Amino acid sequence: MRLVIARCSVDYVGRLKAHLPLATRLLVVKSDGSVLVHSDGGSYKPLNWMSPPATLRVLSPDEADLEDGVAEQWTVQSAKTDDRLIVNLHEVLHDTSHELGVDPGLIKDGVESDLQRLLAEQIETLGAGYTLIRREYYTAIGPVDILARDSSGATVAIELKRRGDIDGVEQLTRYLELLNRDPRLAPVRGIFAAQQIKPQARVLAQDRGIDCVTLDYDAMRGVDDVESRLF
Amino acid sequence: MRLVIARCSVDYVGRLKAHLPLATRLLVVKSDGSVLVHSDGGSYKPLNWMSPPATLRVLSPDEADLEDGVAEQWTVQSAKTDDRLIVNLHEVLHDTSHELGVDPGLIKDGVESDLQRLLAEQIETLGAGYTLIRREYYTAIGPVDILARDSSGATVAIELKRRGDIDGVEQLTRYLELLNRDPRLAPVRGIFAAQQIKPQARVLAQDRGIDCVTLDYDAMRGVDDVESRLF
DNA sequence: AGTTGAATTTCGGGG
DNA sequence: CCCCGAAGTTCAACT
Repeated sequence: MRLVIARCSVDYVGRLKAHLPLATRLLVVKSDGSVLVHSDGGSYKPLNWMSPPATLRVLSPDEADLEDGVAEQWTVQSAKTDDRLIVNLHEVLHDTSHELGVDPGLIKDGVESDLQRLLAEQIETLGAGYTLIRREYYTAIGPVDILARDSSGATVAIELKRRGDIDGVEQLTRYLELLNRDPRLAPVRGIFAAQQIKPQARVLAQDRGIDCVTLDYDAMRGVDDVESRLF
Repeated sequence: MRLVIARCSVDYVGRLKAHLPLATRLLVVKSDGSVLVHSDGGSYKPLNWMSPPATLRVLSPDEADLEDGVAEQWTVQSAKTDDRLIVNLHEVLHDTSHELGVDPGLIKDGVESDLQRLLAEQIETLGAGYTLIRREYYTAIGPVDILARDSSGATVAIELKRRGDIDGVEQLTRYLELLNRDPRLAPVRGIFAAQQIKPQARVLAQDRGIDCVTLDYDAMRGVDDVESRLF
């Protein structure tokens, strides 16, 4: 990995065109040829970048560029697409290289699949007498997150989201439409379950007779922990 | 901006939990307190990070951490949420600071609004005799990208995307439902126009009687350029 | 400030 | 390999 601090301008040509005027920035060149252009602010997204695999070629600037004060020109060419990043370096303030090795990668906990597993294990969170039919119930238009039965024996389709948005309600509506054509399942009720549900999504769900349930992941994990400890 | 290369492990606690085992990585500390943790690979997204505004506190490791070889511990606390990033530095291989100043920011060309402008200017791309009614035709549920008339005088609602996905078809469907209630406009036909249309979106669109059109941005821009030069 | 929709999205999983 | 959906999405525009 190479770290360069330089006064530079940057042009990107590819899926769109973009330009960065002359300013001092951090350039990160990774060993797979990818390049990140960062300013001293904003969040994790670079101002501009080239995705790997890519190759960096260093060119001597032509006469016109020299007159503009360009000391060195980088052409970062994507290996797979014709995207190209051109960096005009006017002044290099720092330039170091470092051996990092391969990274073991990130371990996550608390994503949607965890939520789904927990809700399937603790299906009675939705009400007494609920029983699980199965997770990832496959239909022609995609898998229903959880299919269950309520205490009266009626089928319930559950759509699970971390953040409940209008799209999720649309998705569940399509599933319900399809499931209700199956006489072995019909009538199928819908439950929209999420850690947080947007007001608009809630209104749309109610309008379509879909119940909304907000889930407390920490509490569910807590129950899970207790169960793990006890048994 | 501070650049640190260190052998470190990282833990994130916030909207989810995540852990990075001990390895050598780049740590970027920006002046707004945000921190990026990058490996020497992958694309522009860091392995982990803290969004600004945030504050970095350096702690002396406790006894247990010292035994594990932790030389220094960083706690990066988000100012707005209770998200927290903890970096255990075992060995610092590089540590420099740099003054970058404020960045003038990125200038883009070729995003959806450009496509919309081009299609509105070249509405006959959709067929001979098409005329523009207006761009951004406002309705109660949001603006229709383009409203036009075909050669027979019938109203056409056009939804424009760079990448045509199922969501766009749903969106256009909602617009059509609403527009067709207006007797001055009805009957309104739908066209789903995008640079690329996903097969599933195409099927759904056809099922609902919506025409699909793929757009060639470069060609449209070319026509635009020629027109600009001629007139 | 909250909401909505796009993104050079990136990333991961499943067929 | 492509396709699809989730993301600590981020980002910008608009209400």
